Amino acid sequence: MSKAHHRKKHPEAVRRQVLAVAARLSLEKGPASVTLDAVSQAAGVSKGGLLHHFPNKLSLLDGLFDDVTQSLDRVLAERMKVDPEPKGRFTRAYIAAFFQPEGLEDGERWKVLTVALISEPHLRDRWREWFDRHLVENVGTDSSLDATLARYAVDGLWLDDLLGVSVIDTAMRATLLKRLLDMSRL
Amino acid sequence: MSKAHHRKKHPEAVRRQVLAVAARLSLEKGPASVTLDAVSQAAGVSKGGLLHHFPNKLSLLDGLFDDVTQSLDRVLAERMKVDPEPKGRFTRAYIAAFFQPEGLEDGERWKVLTVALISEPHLRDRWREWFDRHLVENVGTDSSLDATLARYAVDGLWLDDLLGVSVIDTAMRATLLKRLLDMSRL
DNA sequence: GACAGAAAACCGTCCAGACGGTATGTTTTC
DNA sequence: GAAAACATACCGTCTGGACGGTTTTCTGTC
Repeated sequence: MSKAHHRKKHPEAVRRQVLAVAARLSLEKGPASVTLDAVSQAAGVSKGGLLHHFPNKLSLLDGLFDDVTQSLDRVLAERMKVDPEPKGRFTRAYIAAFFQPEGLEDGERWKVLTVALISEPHLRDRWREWFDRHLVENVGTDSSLDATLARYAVDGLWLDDLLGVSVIDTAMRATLLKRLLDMSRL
Repeated sequence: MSKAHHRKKHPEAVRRQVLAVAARLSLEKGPASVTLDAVSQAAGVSKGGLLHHFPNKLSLLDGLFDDVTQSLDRVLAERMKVDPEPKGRFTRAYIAAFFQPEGLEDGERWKVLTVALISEPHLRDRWREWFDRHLVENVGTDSSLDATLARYAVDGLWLDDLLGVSVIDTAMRATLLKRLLDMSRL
Protein backbone atom coordinates (compact mmCIF):
# COMPACT_ATOMS: atom_id res chain seq x y z
CA MET A 1 0.00 0.00 0.00
CA SER A 2 1.92 3.02 -1.18
CA LYS A 3 1.69 6.58 -0.02
CA ALA A 4 0.91 7.81 -3.50
CA HIS A 5 -2.36 6.06 -3.25
CA HIS A 6 -3.37 8.16 -0.29
CA ARG A 7 -1.94 11.51 -1.15
CA LYS A 8 -4.02 14.26 -2.56
CA LYS A 9 -4.87 13.93 -6.23
CA HIS A 10 -3.79 16.49 -8.76
CA PRO A 11 -4.53 14.99 -12.15
CA GLU A 12 -3.40 18.03 -14.11
CA ALA A 13 -0.16 18.27 -12.20
CA VAL A 14 0.54 14.59 -12.74
CA ARG A 15 -0.14 14.95 -16.42
CA ARG A 16 2.25 17.84 -16.73
CA GLN A 17 4.86 16.05 -14.67
CA VAL A 18 4.61 13.00 -16.90
CA LEU A 19 5.07 15.06 -20.02
CA ALA A 20 7.98 16.94 -18.50
CA VAL A 21 9.71 13.72 -17.53
CA ALA A 22 9.16 12.17 -20.94
CA ALA A 23 10.65 15.26 -22.53
CA ARG A 24 13.69 15.28 -20.29
CA LEU A 25 14.34 11.58 -20.78
CA SER A 26 14.07 11.90 -24.52
CA LEU A 27 16.60 14.70 -24.58
CA GLU A 28 19.13 13.34 -22.13
CA LYS A 29 19.09 9.62 -22.82
CA GLY A 30 17.60 9.46 -26.28
CA PRO A 31 14.08 8.66 -27.45
CA ALA A 32 14.64 4.93 -26.92
CA SER A 33 14.78 5.51 -23.19
CA VAL A 34 11.24 6.85 -23.13
CA THR A 35 9.51 3.72 -21.89
CA LEU A 36 6.31 3.57 -19.89
CA ASP A 37 8.18 2.08 -16.96
CA ALA A 38 10.93 4.70 -16.95
CA VAL A 39 8.59 7.62 -17.39
CA SER A 40 6.10 6.55 -14.76
CA GLN A 41 8.83 5.81 -12.24
CA ALA A 42 10.66 9.08 -12.78
CA ALA A 43 7.38 10.94 -12.59
CA GLY A 44 6.50 9.35 -9.28
CA VAL A 45 3.43 7.62 -10.62
CA SER A 46 2.67 3.96 -11.10
CA LYS A 47 2.49 2.63 -14.60
CA GLY A 48 -1.22 2.14 -14.12
CA GLY A 49 -1.50 5.77 -13.16
CA LEU A 50 0.38 6.82 -16.24
CA LEU A 51 -1.80 4.66 -18.45
CA HIS A 52 -4.83 6.30 -16.94
CA HIS A 53 -3.79 9.64 -18.38
CA PHE A 54 -2.39 8.28 -21.62
CA PRO A 55 -4.08 5.01 -22.62
CA ASN A 56 -1.08 3.93 -24.70
CA LYS A 57 2.38 5.02 -25.65
CA LEU A 58 1.36 6.64 -28.90
CA SER A 59 -1.05 8.91 -27.09
CA LEU A 60 1.74 9.89 -24.74
CA LEU A 61 3.88 10.96 -27.67
CA ASP A 62 0.93 12.73 -29.22
CA GLY A 63 0.37 14.49 -25.93
CA LEU A 64 3.96 15.62 -25.93
CA PHE A 65 3.58 16.87 -29.47
CA ASP A 66 0.40 18.76 -28.65
CA ASP A 67 1.95 20.30 -25.58
CA VAL A 68 4.96 21.59 -27.44
CA THR A 69 3.20 22.84 -30.55
CA GLN A 70 0.63 24.65 -28.45
CA SER A 71 3.43 26.35 -26.58
CA LEU A 72 5.07 27.23 -29.84
CA ASP A 73 1.83 28.59 -31.25
CA ARG A 74 1.37 30.76 -28.20
CA VAL A 75 4.86 32.17 -28.34
CA LEU A 76 4.66 32.87 -32.05
CA ALA A 77 1.28 34.57 -31.70
CA GLU A 78 2.54 36.79 -28.90
CA ARG A 79 5.58 37.89 -30.83
CA MET A 80 3.56 38.57 -33.94
CA LYS A 81 1.05 40.65 -32.06
CA VAL A 82 3.63 43.22 -30.97
CA ASP A 83 5.24 43.44 -34.39
CA PRO A 84 3.85 46.45 -36.27
CA GLU A 85 5.35 45.59 -39.65
CA PRO A 86 3.39 42.95 -41.60
CA LYS A 87 6.15 41.96 -44.00
CA GLY A 88 8.23 39.13 -42.55
CA ARG A 89 6.32 39.21 -39.29
CA PHE A 90 6.04 35.47 -38.98
CA THR A 91 9.68 34.98 -39.86
CA ARG A 92 10.76 37.42 -37.16
CA ALA A 93 8.58 35.69 -34.60
CA TYR A 94 10.10 32.39 -35.68
CA ILE A 95 13.61 33.76 -35.35
CA ALA A 96 12.91 35.25 -31.96
CA ALA A 97 11.25 32.13 -30.62
CA PHE A 98 14.23 29.96 -31.40
CA PHE A 99 16.97 32.48 -30.92
CA GLN A 100 15.94 33.77 -27.55
CA PRO A 101 13.43 31.42 -26.01
CA GLU A 102 11.71 32.87 -22.96
CA GLY A 103 13.06 31.01 -20.00
CA LEU A 104 15.07 27.96 -20.83
CA GLU A 105 12.05 25.70 -20.58
CA ASP A 106 10.88 26.79 -23.98
CA GLY A 107 14.28 26.11 -25.53
CA GLU A 108 14.21 22.62 -24.10
CA ARG A 109 10.74 22.12 -25.45
CA TRP A 110 11.67 22.94 -29.02
CA LYS A 111 14.56 20.53 -28.79
CA VAL A 112 12.30 17.77 -27.60
CA LEU A 113 10.02 18.44 -30.50
CA THR A 114 12.86 18.03 -32.96
CA VAL A 115 13.98 14.77 -31.42
CA ALA A 116 10.46 13.43 -31.34
CA LEU A 117 9.79 14.43 -34.93
CA ILE A 118 12.82 12.69 -36.27
CA SER A 119 12.56 9.52 -34.26
CA GLU A 120 8.82 8.99 -34.55
CA PRO A 121 7.62 8.80 -38.16
CA HIS A 122 4.01 9.18 -37.09
CA LEU A 123 4.68 12.64 -35.72
CA ARG A 124 6.21 13.77 -38.97
CA ASP A 125 2.77 13.79 -40.57
CA ARG A 126 1.37 15.88 -37.77
CA TRP A 127 4.30 18.24 -38.05
CA ARG A 128 3.72 18.60 -41.76
CA GLU A 129 0.16 19.72 -41.05
CA TRP A 130 1.30 22.23 -38.47
CA PHE A 131 3.92 23.55 -40.81
CA ASP A 132 1.61 23.82 -43.79
CA ARG A 133 -0.98 25.66 -41.76
CA HIS A 134 1.50 28.32 -40.69
CA LEU A 135 2.93 28.55 -44.14
CA VAL A 136 -0.45 29.12 -45.73
CA GLU A 137 -1.45 31.65 -43.10
CA ASN A 138 1.64 33.70 -43.77
CA VAL A 139 2.06 33.32 -47.48
CA GLY A 140 2.26 36.79 -48.93
CA THR A 141 4.17 38.25 -46.01
CA ASP A 142 6.82 35.59 -45.46
CA SER A 143 7.38 33.83 -48.76
CA SER A 144 10.37 35.81 -50.00
CA LEU A 145 13.63 34.07 -50.66
CA ASP A 146 15.34 36.01 -47.90
CA ALA A 147 12.70 35.19 -45.34
CA THR A 148 12.81 31.53 -46.27
CA LEU A 149 16.58 31.57 -46.12
CA ALA A 150 16.46 33.17 -42.69
CA ARG A 151 14.13 30.52 -41.35
CA TYR A 152 16.32 27.79 -42.78
CA ALA A 153 19.30 29.31 -41.04
CA VAL A 154 17.44 29.33 -37.76
CA ASP A 155 16.60 25.67 -38.20
CA GLY A 156 20.24 24.90 -38.93
CA LEU A 157 21.51 26.80 -35.95
CA TRP A 158 18.91 25.05 -33.93
CA LEU A 159 19.99 21.63 -35.11
CA ASP A 160 23.63 22.33 -34.44
CA ASP A 161 22.72 23.60 -31.02
CA LEU A 162 20.82 20.43 -30.31
CA LEU A 163 23.75 18.30 -31.41
CA GLY A 164 26.11 20.37 -29.32
CA VAL A 165 28.27 21.50 -32.21
CA SER A 166 27.29 25.13 -32.01
CA VAL A 167 30.64 26.85 -31.92
CA ILE A 168 29.38 30.31 -32.60
CA ASP A 169 30.30 32.81 -29.87
CA THR A 170 27.98 35.29 -28.24
CA ALA A 171 29.09 38.29 -30.25
CA MET A 172 28.75 36.48 -33.56
CA ARG A 173 25.42 35.16 -32.43
CA ALA A 174 24.16 38.68 -31.85
CA THR A 175 25.40 39.79 -35.25
CA LEU A 176 23.74 36.82 -36.84
CA LEU A 177 20.47 37.62 -35.12
CA LYS A 178 20.54 41.16 -36.45
CA ARG A 179 21.36 39.88 -39.89
CA LEU A 180 18.49 37.42 -39.91
CA LEU A 181 16.02 40.02 -38.72
CA ASP A 182 17.17 42.29 -41.53
CA MET A 183 16.65 39.52 -44.04
CA SER A 184 13.06 39.09 -42.90
CA ARG A 185 12.32 42.62 -44.09
CA LEU A 186 13.69 42.29 -47.61
CA MET B 1 19.77 -27.16 -42.66
CA SER B 2 19.33 -24.01 -44.69
CA LYS B 3 20.73 -23.17 -48.07
CA ALA B 4 22.32 -19.99 -46.75
CA HIS B 5 24.75 -22.14 -44.88
CA HIS B 6 26.07 -23.61 -48.10
CA ARG B 7 26.06 -20.65 -50.39
CA LYS B 8 29.22 -18.86 -51.25
CA LYS B 9 30.56 -16.49 -48.64
CA HIS B 10 30.93 -12.81 -49.31
CA PRO B 11 31.64 -11.21 -45.99
CA GLU B 12 32.11 -7.73 -47.40
CA ALA B 13 28.89 -7.91 -49.39
CA VAL B 14 26.97 -9.10 -46.35
CA ARG B 15 28.42 -6.32 -44.27
CA ARG B 16 27.39 -3.71 -46.78
CA GLN B 17 23.96 -5.25 -47.15
CA VAL B 18 23.43 -5.18 -43.41
CA LEU B 19 24.38 -1.54 -43.19
CA ALA B 20 22.17 -0.65 -46.13
CA VAL B 21 19.19 -2.41 -44.59
CA ALA B 22 19.77 -0.79 -41.22
CA ALA B 23 19.87 2.59 -42.92
CA ARG B 24 16.70 2.01 -44.88
CA LEU B 25 14.80 0.73 -41.87
CA SER B 26 15.87 3.67 -39.77
CA LEU B 27 14.63 6.13 -42.36
CA GLU B 28 11.38 4.49 -43.30
CA LYS B 29 10.13 3.10 -40.02
CA GLY B 30 12.09 5.11 -37.50
CA PRO B 31 15.19 4.28 -35.50
CA ALA B 32 13.18 2.16 -33.05
CA SER B 33 12.57 -0.36 -35.81
CA VAL B 34 16.27 -1.06 -36.21
CA THR B 35 16.39 -4.28 -34.23
CA LEU B 36 18.87 -7.09 -34.69
CA ASP B 37 16.06 -9.39 -35.70
CA ALA B 38 14.57 -7.05 -38.27
CA VAL B 39 17.90 -6.09 -39.77
CA SER B 40 19.24 -9.61 -40.04
CA GLN B 41 16.03 -10.90 -41.54
CA ALA B 42 15.72 -8.13 -44.10
CA ALA B 43 19.37 -8.55 -44.98
CA GLY B 44 18.96 -12.28 -45.58
CA VAL B 45 21.33 -13.27 -42.82
CA SER B 46 20.70 -15.05 -39.57
CA LYS B 47 21.03 -13.11 -36.37
CA GLY B 48 24.10 -15.13 -35.56
CA GLY B 49 25.58 -14.09 -38.86
CA LEU B 50 24.81 -10.47 -38.19
CA LEU B 51 26.39 -10.66 -34.76
CA HIS B 52 29.50 -12.09 -36.33
CA HIS B 53 30.07 -8.88 -38.27
CA PHE B 54 28.88 -6.56 -35.53
CA PRO B 55 29.40 -8.08 -32.08
CA ASN B 56 26.63 -5.95 -30.59
CA LYS B 57 24.08 -3.36 -31.53
CA LEU B 58 26.22 -0.41 -30.62
CA SER B 59 28.93 -1.52 -32.98
CA LEU B 60 26.33 -1.80 -35.72
CA LEU B 61 25.35 1.81 -35.19
CA ASP B 62 28.98 2.81 -35.03
CA GLY B 63 29.54 0.98 -38.28
CA LEU B 64 26.71 2.92 -39.84
CA PHE B 65 28.20 6.14 -38.58
CA ASP B 66 31.64 5.29 -39.92
CA ASP B 67 30.22 4.31 -43.27
CA VAL B 68 28.35 7.55 -43.73
CA THR B 69 31.00 9.91 -42.43
CA GLN B 70 33.63 8.29 -44.60
CA SER B 71 31.36 8.78 -47.60
CA LEU B 72 30.84 12.36 -46.59
CA ASP B 73 34.55 12.93 -46.14
CA ARG B 74 35.22 11.54 -49.58
CA VAL B 75 32.61 13.70 -51.26
CA LEU B 76 33.77 16.85 -49.47
CA ALA B 77 37.40 16.18 -50.35
CA GLU B 78 36.57 15.66 -54.01
CA ARG B 79 34.59 18.85 -54.23
CA MET B 80 37.27 20.85 -52.45
CA LYS B 81 39.99 19.53 -54.72
CA VAL B 82 38.43 21.00 -57.86
CA ASP B 83 37.69 24.34 -56.25
CA PRO B 84 40.45 26.82 -57.12
CA GLU B 85 39.42 29.53 -54.67
CA PRO B 86 40.54 28.93 -51.08
CA LYS B 87 38.09 31.29 -49.39
CA GLY B 88 34.88 29.48 -48.51
CA ARG B 89 36.03 26.33 -50.21
CA PHE B 90 34.80 24.04 -47.47
CA THR B 91 31.48 25.82 -47.26
CA ARG B 92 30.93 25.42 -51.00
CA ALA B 93 31.75 21.74 -50.80
CA TYR B 94 29.33 21.43 -47.90
CA ILE B 95 26.62 23.21 -49.83
CA ALA B 96 27.17 21.11 -52.93
CA ALA B 97 27.23 17.84 -51.02
CA PHE B 98 23.85 18.43 -49.44
CA PHE B 99 22.23 20.41 -52.19
CA GLN B 100 22.99 18.13 -55.06
CA PRO B 101 24.08 14.75 -53.74
CA GLU B 102 25.60 12.52 -56.41
CA GLY B 103 23.10 9.81 -57.05
CA LEU B 104 20.32 9.58 -54.54
CA GLU B 105 22.18 7.09 -52.41
CA ASP B 106 24.28 9.85 -50.95
CA GLY B 107 21.24 11.92 -50.14
CA GLU B 108 19.71 8.99 -48.31
CA ARG B 109 22.94 8.48 -46.45
CA TRP B 110 23.07 12.00 -45.07
CA LYS B 111 19.50 11.64 -43.91
CA VAL B 112 20.28 8.44 -42.10
CA LEU B 113 23.15 10.17 -40.40
CA THR B 114 20.87 12.92 -39.12
CA VAL B 115 18.34 10.47 -37.77
CA ALA B 116 21.02 8.38 -36.11
CA LEU B 117 22.69 11.41 -34.57
CA ILE B 118 19.53 12.68 -32.99
CA SER B 119 18.21 9.40 -31.73
CA GLU B 120 21.45 7.95 -30.44
CA PRO B 121 23.16 10.17 -27.86
CA HIS B 122 26.36 8.18 -28.12
CA LEU B 123 26.79 9.18 -31.73
CA ARG B 124 26.44 12.84 -30.91
CA ASP B 125 29.86 12.77 -29.27
CA ARG B 126 31.39 11.18 -32.31
CA TRP B 127 29.69 13.73 -34.52
CA ARG B 128 31.07 16.54 -32.40
CA GLU B 129 34.57 15.22 -33.02
CA TRP B 130 33.99 14.97 -36.74
CA PHE B 131 32.57 18.45 -36.83
CA ASP B 132 35.33 19.99 -34.77
CA ARG B 133 37.99 18.43 -36.91
CA HIS B 134 36.55 19.90 -40.09
CA LEU B 135 35.99 23.22 -38.44
CA VAL B 136 39.57 23.46 -37.25
CA GLU B 137 40.94 22.37 -40.60
CA ASN B 138 39.04 25.13 -42.36
CA VAL B 139 39.23 27.93 -39.86
CA GLY B 140 40.63 30.94 -41.68
CA THR B 141 38.89 30.16 -44.95
CA ASP B 142 35.37 29.36 -43.74
CA SER B 143 34.84 31.20 -40.48
CA SER B 144 33.12 34.28 -41.82
CA LEU B 145 29.63 35.12 -40.70
CA ASP B 146 28.29 34.66 -44.20
CA ALA B 147 29.87 31.26 -44.64
CA THR B 148 28.57 30.12 -41.29
CA LEU B 149 25.13 31.44 -42.13
CA ALA B 150 25.20 29.61 -45.44
CA ARG B 151 26.05 26.32 -43.77
CA TYR B 152 23.31 26.82 -41.22
CA ALA B 153 20.85 27.42 -44.02
CA VAL B 154 21.93 24.20 -45.71
CA ASP B 155 21.37 22.32 -42.47
CA GLY B 156 17.95 23.85 -42.12
CA LEU B 157 16.93 23.03 -45.66
CA TRP B 158 18.24 19.58 -45.03
CA LEU B 159 16.19 19.12 -41.90
CA ASP B 160 13.01 20.35 -43.56
CA ASP B 161 13.68 18.03 -46.45
CA LEU B 162 14.06 15.12 -44.07
CA LEU B 163 10.80 15.97 -42.34
CA GLY B 164 9.06 16.31 -45.68
CA VAL B 165 8.09 19.93 -45.20
CA SER B 166 10.33 21.27 -47.90
CA VAL B 167 7.91 23.38 -49.89
CA ILE B 168 10.48 25.24 -51.91
CA ASP B 169 10.06 24.80 -55.66
CA THR B 170 12.80 23.96 -58.12
CA ALA B 171 13.29 27.49 -59.42
CA MET B 172 13.56 28.96 -55.94
CA ARG B 173 15.86 26.16 -54.96
CA ALA B 174 18.22 27.06 -57.78
CA THR B 175 18.17 30.72 -56.80
CA LEU B 176 18.86 29.78 -53.22
CA LEU B 177 21.80 27.63 -54.25
CA LYS B 178 23.34 30.52 -56.16
CA ARG B 179 22.76 32.80 -53.26
CA LEU B 180 24.43 30.46 -50.79
CA LEU B 181 27.42 29.95 -53.03
CA ASP B 182 27.79 33.72 -53.29
CA MET B 183 27.68 34.01 -49.54
CA SER B 184 30.55 31.58 -49.20
CA ARG B 185 32.81 34.02 -51.04
CA LEU B 186 32.11 37.08 -48.91
C1' DG C 1 49.03 -29.24 -56.72
C1' DA C 2 47.49 -31.84 -52.52
C1' DC C 3 46.36 -31.76 -48.05
C1' DA C 4 45.88 -30.80 -43.18
C1' DG C 5 44.73 -27.76 -39.93
C1' DA C 6 43.26 -23.04 -38.43
C1' DA C 7 40.43 -19.37 -38.90
C1' DA C 8 36.62 -17.00 -40.75
C1' DA C 9 31.82 -16.92 -41.99
C1' DC C 10 27.94 -18.29 -41.16
C1' DC C 11 23.34 -20.92 -38.88
C1' DG C 12 19.89 -22.34 -35.21
C1' DT C 13 18.55 -22.41 -30.54
C1' DC C 14 17.83 -20.74 -26.23
C1' DC C 15 17.37 -17.30 -22.47
C1' DA C 16 16.84 -13.45 -19.22
C1' DG C 17 15.13 -9.18 -19.05
C1' DA C 18 12.52 -5.34 -20.82
C1' DC C 19 8.54 -3.66 -22.90
C1' DG C 20 3.66 -2.36 -23.88
C1' DG C 21 -0.57 -3.37 -22.32
C1' DT C 22 -4.67 -5.65 -19.56
C1' DA C 23 -7.35 -6.59 -15.65
C1' DT C 24 -8.71 -5.62 -11.26
C1' DG C 25 -8.61 -3.54 -6.91
C1' DT C 26 -8.46 0.76 -3.78
C1' DT C 27 -8.85 5.52 -2.62
C1' DT C 28 -10.29 10.09 -3.45
C1' DT C 29 -13.23 13.54 -5.52
C1' DC C 30 -17.46 15.13 -7.35
C1' DG D 1 -22.80 6.47 -4.91
C1' DA D 2 -20.82 7.21 -9.32
C1' DA D 3 -16.86 8.43 -11.58
C1' DA D 4 -12.26 9.82 -11.70
C1' DA D 5 -7.56 8.98 -10.12
C1' DC D 6 -4.70 6.26 -8.91
C1' DA D 7 -2.02 1.41 -7.50
C1' DT D 8 -0.67 -3.66 -8.01
C1' DA D 9 -0.17 -7.80 -10.25
C1' DC D 10 0.27 -10.19 -14.20
C1' DC D 11 0.83 -11.68 -19.26
C1' DG D 12 2.52 -12.28 -24.16
C1' DT D 13 5.81 -10.64 -27.04
C1' DC D 14 9.97 -8.69 -28.44
C1' DT D 15 14.88 -7.77 -27.95
C1' DG D 16 19.74 -8.11 -27.34
C1' DG D 17 22.86 -11.36 -26.92
C1' DA D 18 25.28 -15.90 -25.56
C1' DC D 19 26.45 -20.39 -27.22
C1' DG D 20 27.67 -24.35 -29.83
C1' DG D 21 27.52 -26.31 -34.15
C1' DT D 22 28.47 -26.48 -39.41
C1' DT D 23 30.41 -25.10 -43.67
C1' DT D 24 33.57 -22.56 -46.33
C1' DT D 25 37.93 -20.13 -47.01
C1' DC D 26 42.59 -19.24 -46.07
C1' DT D 27 47.42 -20.60 -45.02
C1' DG D 28 51.30 -22.93 -44.63
C1' DT D 29 53.84 -27.30 -45.81
C1' DC D 30 55.37 -30.84 -48.58
